[in-house]
Amino acid sequence: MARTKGFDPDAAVDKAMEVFWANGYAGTTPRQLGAALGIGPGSLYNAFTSKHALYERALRRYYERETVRLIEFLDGPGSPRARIRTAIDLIVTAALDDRERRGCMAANAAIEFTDEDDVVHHLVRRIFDRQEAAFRSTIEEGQRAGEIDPEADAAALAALLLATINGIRVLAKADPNPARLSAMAETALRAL
Amino acid sequence: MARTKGFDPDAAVDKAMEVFWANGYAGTTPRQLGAALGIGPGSLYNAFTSKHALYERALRRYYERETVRLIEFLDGPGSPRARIRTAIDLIVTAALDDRERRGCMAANAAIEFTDEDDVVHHLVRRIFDRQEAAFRSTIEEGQRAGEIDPEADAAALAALLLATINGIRVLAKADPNPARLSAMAETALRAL
DNA sequence: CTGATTTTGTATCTACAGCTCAAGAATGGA
DNA sequence: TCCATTCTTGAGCTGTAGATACAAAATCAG
Repeated sequence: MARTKGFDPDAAVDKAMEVFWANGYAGTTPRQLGAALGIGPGSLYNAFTSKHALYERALRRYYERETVRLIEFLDGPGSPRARIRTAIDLIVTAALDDRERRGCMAANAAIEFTDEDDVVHHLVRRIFDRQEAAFRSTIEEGQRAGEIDPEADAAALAALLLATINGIRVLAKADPNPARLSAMAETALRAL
Repeated sequence: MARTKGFDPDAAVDKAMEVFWANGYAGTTPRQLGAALGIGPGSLYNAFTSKHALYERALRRYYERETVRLIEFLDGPGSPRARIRTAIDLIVTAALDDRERRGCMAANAAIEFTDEDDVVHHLVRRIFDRQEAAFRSTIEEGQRAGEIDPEADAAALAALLLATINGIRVLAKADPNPARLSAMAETALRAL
């Protein structure tokens, strides 16, 4: 009854996420997006309404892909302490392997947008809140398991880990120094 | 022998720093700069060559004003441990009082620019390196004074503090939650 | 096949970013 | 006072961002 799309919108959002992640919102033009998704402006705007709307979808996709991956890993099997260590190590490794220096898309969004942009602002908060909550529940699990001091303030420790991973990702942009980044991770873990 | 400038270029760089700090590089237009400095485009370009060149000067000014202030405070009188605590507290307070949500201009620059921009990249690295070095030497002083465990890795602790203050500033952009930010600061200090 | 409907590609629009330029206005030395 | 020089004003240039218009093309129910 009607012509079907010549591309997969879902896969297109993935590609858009990569472009926005690497170049930021202001640093990405509709032409770049069109080139990356392999479609013209007609299709782009017909499918996604506006550059900003596509960015929102890309950031949501980032949450679903990257953040949820971290959360599920922390909620996974094994010793709580070891899970936290591995999660932090994965972030350090990702920062070092990140040849394009994309950093964390949520942190990038936090810096590029003001809180006047409600949609982006709430998405960013959600990403940070979920990460912190995942750290916290894993820490509490570790406390129940006797791996982490039960007297410690789990919320405060989770906040420190959240700050540390964001600090690591920001600093890695300017200077991806393995020794320094590892030291940050190692020392934060020692606080547990 | 020649007409003198109708404005103070040095004061103009200060104002430009404020505008870039609050809006980012891409988010700042020559018209905004002209309005903030009270000069027309002719004077602007006559005095500062290009938007990018003015940004470089603004970022240098940020280093001279903000970073040097932190370093001098850490190098100042009083107990090393107390100096570090106060320095971190000042950063938390500044993040909470920052109604415009400007964050740290160096972190903003690290995220907005890639390392292809050599001048900005080196300025940002210098800011981070100097901050870390100041933390480190204060920690070492604290170790000599017996306030901090002499067996601890001063470089690693300094790296953690650097990551923490950057994490605090990034997270404060999305959610300036006093309890959370204080918890980050407090917990990082406990690692000393 | 037909036709109602949606998608696509090309051309193009408006607005503004980033910058330049020409003409006039200050300046201080001679 | 005149002059060489530098600064200011503001119109306006070039290029592109972000988006739209619209005709042609594809789809599938009947």
